Amino acid sequence: MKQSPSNINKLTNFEKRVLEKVSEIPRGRVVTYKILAGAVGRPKAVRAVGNALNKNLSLIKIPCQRVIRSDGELGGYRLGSRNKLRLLEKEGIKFSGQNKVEFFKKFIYKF
DNA sequence: CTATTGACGACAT
DNA sequence: CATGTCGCCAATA
Repeated sequence: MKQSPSNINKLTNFEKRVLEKVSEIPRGRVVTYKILAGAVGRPKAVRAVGNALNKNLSLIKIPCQRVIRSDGELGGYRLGSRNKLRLLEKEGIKFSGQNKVEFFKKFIYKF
């Protein structure tokens, strides 16, 4: 069998570590890209972490919608931030009123 | 090796 | 609050 050369998702070590960590986040909880970066031992590789999540083709299995920005914004999502929002709402995280950063604090998951 | 690309963050304006 | 800028970093071309 010819296994498509550059098709199959080949994840680097770093990317795997990131996705693996994300899998630990429980339903209804979130972490920031920054926290995640620190959790994989690369506290400054925040942007790289985001790029890694972008390679998550198993959105069903890996809940990367639970990774948001430090400024309280949702951040990106492969299938559109609109979907990200919905998924989070389904988990009981529906933004209401006040300061965004403050709001999300009560949902932050500690690795 | 160099340049570019981003689901980011912190800070200045 | 809305931009812009700069720093960071892994992956890619």
